[in-house]
Amino acid sequence: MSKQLAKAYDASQFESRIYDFWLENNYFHAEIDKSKKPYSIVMPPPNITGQLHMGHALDNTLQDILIRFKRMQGYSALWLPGTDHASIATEAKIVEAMRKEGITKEDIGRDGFLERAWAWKKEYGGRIVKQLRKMGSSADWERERFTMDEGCNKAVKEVFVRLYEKGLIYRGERIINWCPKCLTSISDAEVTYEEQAGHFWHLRYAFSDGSGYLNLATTRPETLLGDTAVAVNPNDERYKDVVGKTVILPIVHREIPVVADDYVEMDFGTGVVKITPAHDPNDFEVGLRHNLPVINVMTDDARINGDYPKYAGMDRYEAREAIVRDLEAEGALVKIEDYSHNVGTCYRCSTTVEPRVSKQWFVKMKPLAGPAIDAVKNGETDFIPPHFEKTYFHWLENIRDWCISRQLWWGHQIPAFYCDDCGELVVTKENSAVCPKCGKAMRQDPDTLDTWFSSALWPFSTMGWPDKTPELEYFYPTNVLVTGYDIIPFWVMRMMFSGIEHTGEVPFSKVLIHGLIRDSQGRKMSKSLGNGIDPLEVIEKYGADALRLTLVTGNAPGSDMRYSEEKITANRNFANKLWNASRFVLMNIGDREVKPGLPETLETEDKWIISVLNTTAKEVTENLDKYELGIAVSKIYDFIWDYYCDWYIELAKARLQSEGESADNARRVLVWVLDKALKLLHPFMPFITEEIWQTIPHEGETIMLQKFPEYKAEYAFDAAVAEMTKIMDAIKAIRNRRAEMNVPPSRKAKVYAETQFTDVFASGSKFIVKLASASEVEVGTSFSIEGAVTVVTADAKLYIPIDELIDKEAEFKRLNKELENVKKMLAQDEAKLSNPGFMSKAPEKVVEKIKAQRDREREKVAMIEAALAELG
RNA sequence: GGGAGCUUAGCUCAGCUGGGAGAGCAUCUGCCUUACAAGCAGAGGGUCACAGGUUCGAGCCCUGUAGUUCCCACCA
Repeated sequence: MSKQLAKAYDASQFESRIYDFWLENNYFHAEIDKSKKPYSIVMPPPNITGQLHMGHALDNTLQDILIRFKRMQGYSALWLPGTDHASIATEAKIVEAMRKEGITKEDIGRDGFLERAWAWKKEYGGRIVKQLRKMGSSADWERERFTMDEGCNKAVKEVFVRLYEKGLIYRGERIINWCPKCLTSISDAEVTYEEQAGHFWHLRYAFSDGSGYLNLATTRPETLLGDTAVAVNPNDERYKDVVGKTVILPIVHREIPVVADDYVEMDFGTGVVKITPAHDPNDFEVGLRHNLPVINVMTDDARINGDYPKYAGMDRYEAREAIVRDLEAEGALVKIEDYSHNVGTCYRCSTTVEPRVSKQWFVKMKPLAGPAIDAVKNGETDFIPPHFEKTYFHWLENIRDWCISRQLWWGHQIPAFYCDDCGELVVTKENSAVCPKCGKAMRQDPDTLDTWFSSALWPFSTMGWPDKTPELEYFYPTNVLVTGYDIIPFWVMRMMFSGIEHTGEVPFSKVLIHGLIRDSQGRKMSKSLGNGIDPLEVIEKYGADALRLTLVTGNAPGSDMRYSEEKITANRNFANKLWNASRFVLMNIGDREVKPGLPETLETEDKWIISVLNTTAKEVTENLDKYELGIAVSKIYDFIWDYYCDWYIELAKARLQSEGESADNARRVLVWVLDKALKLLHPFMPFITEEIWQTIPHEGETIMLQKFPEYKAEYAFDAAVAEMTKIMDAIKAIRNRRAEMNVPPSRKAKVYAETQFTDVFASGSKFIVKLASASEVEVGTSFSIEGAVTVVTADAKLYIPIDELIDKEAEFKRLNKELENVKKMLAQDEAKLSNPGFMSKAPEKVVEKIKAQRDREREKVAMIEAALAELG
């Protein structure tokens, strides 16, 4: 499969072709292979309504890197993909589409609606999956799942029935969060609080016995219709005598009691609170404690209901105005104040949530939360970074029962059946039930389950649970879950307690948390702001590899990241650099046969690059093992750009100019190192690495199944590294001086290298010639050169006689300045080494390092002083 | 009200268990050195927010302060 690389890097020319190649060969598929160790990640299922956004792009890039890395390390690496039915979001979308056609849900009925929903899913549900493929995601698509497929349905029913039988699922009349737009209950986690400007309406309620008024304030006067008490704090001296009295509710003119309850803060407002059990969660609790009636005043779309004809049909805000007017007319309105407070809104549609009493299904959380807390406390599951454990604990420790029923049709219908005759309730995995008491067919609960109920089972339902499948046995628990910090309460937490409860094991041992991708100004990307960046457009323009690199570079786990096009172009440029370096290698191979592996004879520069590569492989592996993906990739980036391209290729050019064994060897090393570098980079930039790898001499079908480079002692050449460092230091020092003096590279000059390391410099002089614009290099232990520019490295004093450029005075100044700097550092090191505290407490390694530093500095000082003396 | 994060070069951010501050972009200088101008070689630029403390040694650990962002919370 040898072919040519195009002249310029253009990702659009090959990314989809490469992806198809992988797909056709089934490389993503993970088999149960007892000879390999398993590694598994379940993909957070994107909503079928979703379009790929930067969040998905980041999330999937991280997972793909981990999976590709582990796959190359020889694990049977399963990345299990799928999609989520997203009940509210999908249903809203379909209802909206129907509205445009002039149809309502009720018009077509439940079955008709579900038919449409499935058709919609069939048409659009795969869209996001196709988009994920553009990212290069190496998920095992053969195992793709859907939260409402047969297997997941089975798991959902199983869990519902089990929890019900254990008493952990119950049905009850409680106050819940109700979204008047979505027309369904939502869970606490689905409520987002927003600071909103509002008012405080100060009202007065008259005592029934005519003994005056109670002043109180409310932010929601319309709920007054449902007041069934007013409350004061039992310790409040001001109101000691009024507890037990009754007041007349304005407008409604109902007589309601004054009760005493700790919930009331004495210091806030007047210390009197109106109690509306049907429309406020706290009031509901107060109502329970005092046995107050619950009066619902609203319909499900938050309009005043028929019990109050005067306001019936008005929505809550219209009713608020009308009631305030009437209160004023009645003399019950004392004053209005501006007030800003937190209002709960639906996280899907942002409508203000209406707390409402209704009959719903709940999961009892306390017994489930405990083990989930313990599992993280005792380290069975770790968060990365660890501080997110606090978020997790906070949620679980303060958790209330989970309202799981939704008044929607798209989702898992609750497996509970009622007898209309005798009211009997049966919970069963079967699709129908007959009343055990009266033998009549029973009616299934019309509600569906919270989307997150099925998501909570995702790590094991997708592997065949409740059956004991080989997949479950081999791949479960999974290794790591990758998700954003905003999803911890919705999903991570729920998977944790579900996994522990139903499988007896935590569902994953690591939770890798990432942040949000923000726009270049640091704002959240959102539809309403219109500041979202479409990853697909970025891919089209710059390639998925550049996008992937951007998403993992320079970002620590858990922190947000700003997106900017500059970052993308910088990373695209890196791809271009690698591309061209590879072209250089290929060009130098030409038609020649390049033997695989390393040559017998290695030059110093070969040993040097092999050694650096070896160290890089080691460090990268360590970083990846610690989930430090950003650090890992920057090391590969530096290796490829700085070491391989800027140094090794340049060093190798000297040998490539001639034919013969030396040139052949250089080609072999170039290819060998490039091959390893591509493998190191592959998890991060899968497309370009495959494309290049296929064109260079290689063994195997695909880079994605090659062994990830490992550290090997035989590749460590410390002496060669030390030697090359001396030469490279000299080259850098000369370049530096020449640049400072604005000497163009075309102006060559002889270099005299005065050094103890004559052998090293003798063999390295060809590099100094090539890379430091030297005409020739003379090496010796002592020179006396008049009128030369002098540069000093730790290992050599280098004279560059460029007559016309010598400015004795400037040279004198410069050398003196340098001398001063070195002396300063030397003084610091000497101080350390004569500090008894340092000598007795610092680790030996550090002491040795400082000593070596001191010795080098001493030599440098001596050389600079000598150079100054020569200058006169 | 509680909790968490952040504050490092002009900008965006790295900095792993404490042992001489880094990258990319931007700026400046010189280079078309036959892989790459999406490039090469250099340079400038930082009291690591502030104040204390621990330590032989602090960007890193502790305490406090300020600014900032986010999460949570029933102050009607």
